[in-house]
Amino acid sequence: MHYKKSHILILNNVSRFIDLTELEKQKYLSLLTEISVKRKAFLMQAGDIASYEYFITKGCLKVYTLDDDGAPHISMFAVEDYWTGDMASFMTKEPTSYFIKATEDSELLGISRANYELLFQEIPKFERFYRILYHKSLISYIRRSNHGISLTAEERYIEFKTKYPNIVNRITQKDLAGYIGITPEFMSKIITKVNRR
Amino acid sequence: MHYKKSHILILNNVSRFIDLTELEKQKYLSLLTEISVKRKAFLMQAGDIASYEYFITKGCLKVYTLDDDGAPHISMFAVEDYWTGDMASFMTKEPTSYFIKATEDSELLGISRANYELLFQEIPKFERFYRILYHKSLISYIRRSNHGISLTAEERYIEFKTKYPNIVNRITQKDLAGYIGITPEFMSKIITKVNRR
DNA sequence: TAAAAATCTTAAACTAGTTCATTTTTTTTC
DNA sequence: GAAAAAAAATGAACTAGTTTAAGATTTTTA
Repeated sequence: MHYKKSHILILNNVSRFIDLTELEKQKYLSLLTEISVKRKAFLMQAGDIASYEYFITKGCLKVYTLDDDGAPHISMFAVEDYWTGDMASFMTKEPTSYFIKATEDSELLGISRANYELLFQEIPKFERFYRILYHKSLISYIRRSNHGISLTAEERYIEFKTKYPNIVNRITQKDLAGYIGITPEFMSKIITKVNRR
Repeated sequence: MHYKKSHILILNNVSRFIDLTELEKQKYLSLLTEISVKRKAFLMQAGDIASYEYFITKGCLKVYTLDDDGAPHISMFAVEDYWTGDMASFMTKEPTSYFIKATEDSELLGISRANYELLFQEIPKFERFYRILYHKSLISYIRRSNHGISLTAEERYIEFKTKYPNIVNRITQKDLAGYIGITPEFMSKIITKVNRR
C-alpha cells in the first residue's frame, strides 16, 4: 500500500507503541481530517471549545495563554511529528484558555472528539497507544517542570538551545522569552551575554 | 463480598473510570502489596529504581527532589486517595531523582512493575483505566503549572490554602515553602502578612 | 521598493524574592 | 518533663529579573 508523506509520518508515530494491520491503518487514517493553517492564522483561540486534537506534519505553531496583564506565556512550540491541542477542553468541552497560532504555514492531521471516541471502539489497541503516549508525556512534562525550577533564565535558555537547536532558529526571540518565562528585554540581554563568550 | 477499608478505597478510585466484576476486583487486589511507612521514613530515595507505584490509603507523604544547592523542591503532598511514585523510573528502570518521605505514619497499596504488566494482560480494561488516569493527570498537571506561572508567591500560597485546606494543616511551613517554590523565610513573611489582614 | 509594523538593543530605576545572621517558639526525644 | 533539635520570625544587605522609555534594525505589507 502506498501512503502519502503525512500519513507515513503519523503511522510511524503510532507504531512506536502499537502494531496495526493494513486494515486498521486505513481505518485509522479515515478518522483523521487534513488541516492547513497559514502563518499568523489561529488554529484555536481562548473561548473556543477544542473539538480536535492535532498532529503536525509540517510547519510550526506556538501554543500560549495570556495572563491577567495580557502577557503571553508560551507552553510549547509544536513542529513536525508533535501532538498538540488543548486536552482539557477537548475532554471536558469547556472553553479553552489557549491560543494556538501558526508561526509558519503548517499542515496538520486532526482527530475530532467523535472520531476519538469511535477509535477506541473500532480499534481498542488505541487505548494502549494513548495510555503509553499520555504516560510518556506526563513523565517528560513532570521532568521538565521539575528540572526547570531551580535554573536561572540563562540556564534555561542554554538548555533550550541545546535541546532544540532546530526550533531556536525558527522562532523569534520574543516568543522564546515567552517560553522561557522572562521579558523580551531580559531575553535580549541574556543572548548578548551568552554569545559574547 | 466484604472488603477491608483500604481495598474499598482503591476499588472506588478505579471504578471512577472502569467497571470491574467481582472476579476482576479480587484478581486486581491480589496483584497489590500492602505497605506501611512510619513518619520520617523514606518510601523512596534518589538513586533507587522505583519498583512500585503507590496508592495512599492513610497518612501523608512528601515527594521531592534536591537541587544542585541541596534545597528541596516538593512536587506533591500525597494523602489518602492519591496515587504517587516515580513514573519515569518505574517505566524506564533508571534511578530516580526523587525522595518520598512520610510526614505521618502511612499505609499504602503498591503495584510492582511485574504485576503492572500482568494487569494489562489479565484485565485489559486497565489500559483504559490508566489511559484516562494519565490523561486527567496530564491535564491537571499542565493546568497547574500553566496557571501558577504568572502568580506571585503570595497568590500561589493563597491558592494552595483555598484548594487544599485539609493539607495545609498537616504540613510544616518549611515544606509548604518547598512546594510553593520560595525560601522558608519568605514563606514566613507571606503568612504573617496574609494573616494580618 | 518605500512606508509601516514589528522586533531587538541598551540603560536606568525599581521590586519580588534570596541570603545570612540572630532570636524566639514549637516539636521531638529520651 | 528537661534537654536537644527543628521550625518559625525578623531584619538588613543583596540579586535576578521587571518596567519604562527611546533609538536602531529587521521584517512585512501594499
